[in-house]
Amino acid sequence: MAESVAGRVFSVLDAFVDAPVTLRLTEIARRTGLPVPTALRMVRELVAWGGLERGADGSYRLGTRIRTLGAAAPCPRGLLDTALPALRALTARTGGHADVVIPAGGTALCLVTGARLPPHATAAGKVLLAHGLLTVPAAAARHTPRTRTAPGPLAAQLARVRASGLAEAHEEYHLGELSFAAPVFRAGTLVAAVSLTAPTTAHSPRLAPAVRRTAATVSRALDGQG
Amino acid sequence: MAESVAGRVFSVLDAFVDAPVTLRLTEIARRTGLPVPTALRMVRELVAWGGLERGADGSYRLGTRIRTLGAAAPCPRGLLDTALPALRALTARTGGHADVVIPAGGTALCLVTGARLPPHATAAGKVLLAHGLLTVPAAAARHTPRTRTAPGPLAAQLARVRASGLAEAHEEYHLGELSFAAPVFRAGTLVAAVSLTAPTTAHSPRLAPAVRRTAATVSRALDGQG
DNA sequence: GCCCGCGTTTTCGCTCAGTGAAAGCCGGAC
DNA sequence: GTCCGGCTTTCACTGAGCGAAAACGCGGGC
Repeated sequence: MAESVAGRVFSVLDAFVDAPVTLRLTEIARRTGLPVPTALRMVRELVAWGGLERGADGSYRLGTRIRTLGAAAPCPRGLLDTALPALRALTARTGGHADVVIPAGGTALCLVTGARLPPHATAAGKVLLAHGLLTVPAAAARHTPRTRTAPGPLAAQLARVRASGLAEAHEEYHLGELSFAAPVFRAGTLVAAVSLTAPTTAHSPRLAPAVRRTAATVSRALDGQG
Repeated sequence: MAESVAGRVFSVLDAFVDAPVTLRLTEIARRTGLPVPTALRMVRELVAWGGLERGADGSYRLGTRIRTLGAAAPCPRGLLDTALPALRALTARTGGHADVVIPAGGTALCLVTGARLPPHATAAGKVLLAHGLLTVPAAAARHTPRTRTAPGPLAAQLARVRASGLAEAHEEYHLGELSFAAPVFRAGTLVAAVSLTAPTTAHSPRLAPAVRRTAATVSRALDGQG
């Protein structure tokens, strides 16, 4: 991938995913494996364009141009718009927090709240993992005593998720919180997950089918709009 | 700008701003001024990276990688996270739609909805204009009979916005809709605007102070977190 | 003051990645 | 069948990009 000018530019941008918000030139060179002068040239072009910004201290951060483009990217915007009514209905019916979640930068990104979730410890993350849209992080963090980090049981659970079309997580991310998630398809391929988070005191047998139905509704709406 | 490989890549991406969601190769070449084979090569590299996606019909759209990066862009993400509670409270109290708006790509970008607003016809846009974060577009479009397009009155209004710390727009963008906006500062410099949009039937005297208070709350929250 | 070390920036000659006109290909209209 | 428009491939030329090395700038130790 790094064997063309374009590839080098991309790798510089990629260096900012899963990284501190600001990076110094040397750090960018290290992360991309590029020689420092080369990294400098890439970075300069990016700054001139607006894809990167240079801080007062000389460090670099992602710039407004990237943000503009990200906001113009159609799929998730359309996805959120399409999903919102169904999500609101789900919230109203269950009282939990409903969200639609996509893979982004190695983590699960909630489109409504903008939060990033650890894939292995949340229901939505497990849906995305189960279908290969995310991969289990090398060091899967243990967020609570109930977080599953061992590869074996996790893989078995993912197989069940694939088979059943439903994922759940009981206090694996935050204590006192459970979540359900179901896959959303566009034109037959998985693009996101609908997730519902609620206190563990909620009556869970009623939640799972509701999440599944909502995900199906969103999928149908996506296909309906071409 | 188009005189380097990187510049060409960027111009391809820029072609998708203010454009239909999908573009065909020929259209990209036309918009960028690139020869078709060159455009094809750029586009292919972008697709390989994930910055563009190719639709079933052969057309191109912005891809997930761009979205990932946009979500990783630090300032607005943090901004949105910090502002959300206050925005929700504002919505709850007034019934209107509350948003936080930043300058991006020459227009006002709503972080919650992702919508782009014309600077001169919306309250949030006027706040950003008044403080020089945006400039009045060369051809200021007239969206409704009440849109102000004449430079003189507009400049006077911007001066008032600066002085009062509050902007408003009455049916200047959409009929039946009014909006208020107030500036958000981080470390003393203006970074965004809080805006509230409501039907003209809303009781406006109560809205303006609420917007002002919300903006102040967000500013304080931003400064509190370093 | 001086020197050292680290990060950043500039220089410069080589070379191969990128270029784009032209030709080929495919599919749809007539 | 022929034409036409858009997409893709070919190919020989060339200058944009490369990166080792050198220069610069700055803080910190002494």
